[in-house]
Amino acid sequence: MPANFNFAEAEKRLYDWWEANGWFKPEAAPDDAEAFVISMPPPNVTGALHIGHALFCSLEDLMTRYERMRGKAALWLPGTDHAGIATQLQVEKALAEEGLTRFDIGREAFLARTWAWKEEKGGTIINQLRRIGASCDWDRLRFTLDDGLSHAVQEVFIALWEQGLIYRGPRLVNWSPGLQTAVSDLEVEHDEEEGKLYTFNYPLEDGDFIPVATTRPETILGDTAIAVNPSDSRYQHLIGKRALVPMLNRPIPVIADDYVQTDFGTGALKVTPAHDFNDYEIAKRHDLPMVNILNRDATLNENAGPYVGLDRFVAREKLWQDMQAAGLTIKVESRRMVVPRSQRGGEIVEPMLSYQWFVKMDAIAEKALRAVRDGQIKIVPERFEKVYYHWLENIEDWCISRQLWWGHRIPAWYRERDGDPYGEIYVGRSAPQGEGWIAEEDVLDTWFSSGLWPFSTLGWPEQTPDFQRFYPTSIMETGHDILFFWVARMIMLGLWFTDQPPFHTVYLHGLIRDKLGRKISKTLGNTIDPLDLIDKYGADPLRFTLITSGTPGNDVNLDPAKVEYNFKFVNKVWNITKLVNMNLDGELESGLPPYDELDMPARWILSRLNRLIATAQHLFDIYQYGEAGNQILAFMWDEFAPWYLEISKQALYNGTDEQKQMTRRVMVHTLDTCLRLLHPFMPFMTEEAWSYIPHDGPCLIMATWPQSKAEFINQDAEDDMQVFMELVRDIRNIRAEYKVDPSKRIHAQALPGTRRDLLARYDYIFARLCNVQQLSLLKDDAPPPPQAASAVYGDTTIFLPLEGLIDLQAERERLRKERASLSDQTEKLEARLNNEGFISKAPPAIVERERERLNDMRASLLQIQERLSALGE
RNA sequence: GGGCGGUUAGCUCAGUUGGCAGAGCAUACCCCUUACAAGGGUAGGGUCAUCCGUUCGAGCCGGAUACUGCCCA
Repeated sequence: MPANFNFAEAEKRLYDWWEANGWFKPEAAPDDAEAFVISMPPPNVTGALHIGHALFCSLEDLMTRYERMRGKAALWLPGTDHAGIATQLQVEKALAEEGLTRFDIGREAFLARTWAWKEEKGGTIINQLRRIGASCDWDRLRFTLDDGLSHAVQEVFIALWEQGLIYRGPRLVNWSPGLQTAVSDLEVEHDEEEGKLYTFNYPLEDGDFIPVATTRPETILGDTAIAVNPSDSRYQHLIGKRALVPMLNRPIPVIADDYVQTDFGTGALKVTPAHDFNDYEIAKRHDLPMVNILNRDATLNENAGPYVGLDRFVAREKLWQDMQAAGLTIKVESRRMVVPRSQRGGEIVEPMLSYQWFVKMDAIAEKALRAVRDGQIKIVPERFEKVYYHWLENIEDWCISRQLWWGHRIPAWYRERDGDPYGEIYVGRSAPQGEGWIAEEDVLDTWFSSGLWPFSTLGWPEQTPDFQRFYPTSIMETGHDILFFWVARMIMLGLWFTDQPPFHTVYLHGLIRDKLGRKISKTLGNTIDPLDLIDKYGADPLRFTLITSGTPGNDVNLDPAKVEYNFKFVNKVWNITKLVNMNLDGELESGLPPYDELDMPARWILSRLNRLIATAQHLFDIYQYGEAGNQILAFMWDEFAPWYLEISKQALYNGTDEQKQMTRRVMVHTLDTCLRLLHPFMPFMTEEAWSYIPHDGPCLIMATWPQSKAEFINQDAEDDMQVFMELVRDIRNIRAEYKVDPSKRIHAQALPGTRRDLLARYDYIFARLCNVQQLSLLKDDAPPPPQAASAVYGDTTIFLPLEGLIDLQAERERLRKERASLSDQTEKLEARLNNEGFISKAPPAIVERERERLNDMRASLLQIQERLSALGE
């Protein structure tokens, strides 16, 4: 067996081996196996793997491998998303380097380029997921623009149209001038920024003025009213008069509306319905005209009079200067204000009146609400259910049209009627008969197609065998940041079109941050490349770190030092395997020996092992994978390796054949179980290590998941082992404090108290673990050695006669310290046990345990007291 | 403005049926003992943000406060 796990070589080999054998496919399980299905949240097809992908990939692969080992037909269905805006941006950027825009080359050529881009970059992320160890069924790989999925999108659009749930209409939407498309509310971020508040005198027809403030002066050109609060005594006399839009002299009314806050700004509000969401609502209430002053690229249009053609920000300056010259301005103050920016490009988004396609959400959302309320769908962690409810209860119609080119084209055609170019609308699978129809140019929001993902990937709307077998899926694992964008929409569309919840559980993970808790960003320069980490340490440590560093729904502060630590854990497990492997001499009977043949250390480790399995199972059941991983690590590193394996060397090196066999079988069983538990976390090393110990079956990936067996839980063995662990630690501590050369073998004497037989039988433990070569058991009434340090556990004392090394003064100090801490604890315990309430109300097992602890402590205290007296205190 | 988190060792964080406060990194010391120096051993380090409550018992449950972050408007 190699000295180290050569991950660079093994990862590729094992992955290819698993895949070639079809173990990633649900067909590897028996035909009647229960299905377990995860639809992979499709990454952007042209993207590159970042640390967030590594997180979802680690978690989903863990879930998939775990369920596969539990005998389920596990299907993790992979795929990629065309990511309309993001991908189009990439291609437009490449074009810009050639000095071109998409409009220069036209729609057809642009799409050809985008497809070429997709072909070039499309494989990258998929191959990177393989490096993490993703055990997905690559034969079922899907892409949102595949024919099948496009067909599903078309069918859904047509169905919603026919059900009257899709409409085309004029509405105020968020407009991204750079992309020249509408974006949904969710795609706009609102951050507070330093800005300017402009205050000026709005001229009235009769020569009077009313002071008004705005953060966007250029919108003055689109004003259609001035609004004041009806109860505002300052302005009451102005209501009903007419104001004149500065520089344009367009007359507009002064109206009264409760929305206006008297204490904000000047208390008078200019109303620009075509470019402000609140003003839009006011205008609807008062039936005001809406004047759009912007072109699609955010230059001003013909409604802006002399400012036509200017960019929005240039126009802002120019108009203000002109108003200044006209004596209308009052002041400009800096002020913090909320600025809407595009989630993608970061540019400032403009509310703009335009014709878009919308989905009416009320009925669809209602179903989705009920599914979670009824418990048909569970969200982990639960607190996100509240967030989900709140969003769905206040949902607005969904703007699904985008003025992009890369995406699913809306299957609609227009024909002019009565002078309206959109007078007639046809929605269908192909162009309608007749003359004069013009195809809709817009494409659908990317999330419209991803909303169908759990079923469109399985062949829906066809009733394919896959759809029938694997739908609904099981768990939707994704980031909490796309709960609204994606999860809610999948639930809504899934319920609406398949009458079933698309999955029974939503598991939400957090965002990855750097070790200081800062957001990962290129500008901060704190990006963490998962591939670098994999190159350096292998995939297993990265996976284990990502899974164990966080809890569901919470952000993960990723510390590369932890990856390094877990790399050492991989090495540790490898070395454990090596020790086991090199002590396998010849044939080994499989399974465990009869229980009555097992010695105390064997019973102890099996008891601990079965507790571990039960704990891990419980943690898996409640989705606490991270804690499960930590527990497995702690068991292997802190119990199995330094205690059981060290003690086992006695039998392996010096034991009888029977003892050797017994120890080997326990050792192999324990390691085998640990490797199974660990496999979903670190598949590569565990698979490779497993091949070096006796095993059933061809591979660990298909091996069965361990079950805890209650008959192995043995409290007596654990209590006995506790004695040795405490005494060994004590003796090591004494040796370190007295600076005894670690290689020096010492002799010791014991007053064994009630543990004479136990100490006699397992005295070799002290030889193995703290270099106490010989332990003589004194008679109960024997006088203790004079020049000695002592280790105490209950009524058992071990004396280390360290001639010439013992400083009696120091030993007294050491014992006094121990006595102080012990008597402190004893007092607390006594108080507890003297408490009538505790005795009567606490569970008997707890009371009993506390009594035992108190007894042990009192015995220890007594020993220490006697020892101190002997030392002349 | 509303909602939801977080506050535990110097730093980053675990701690999910309430029952002896944990890990990694960092710090100090010792050791190349035949699985492992990518290791082993030992030690120091805590008013679990504050206050009130529930309970025999609270880091954990309830209520308030402070600071901090996120989401929604």
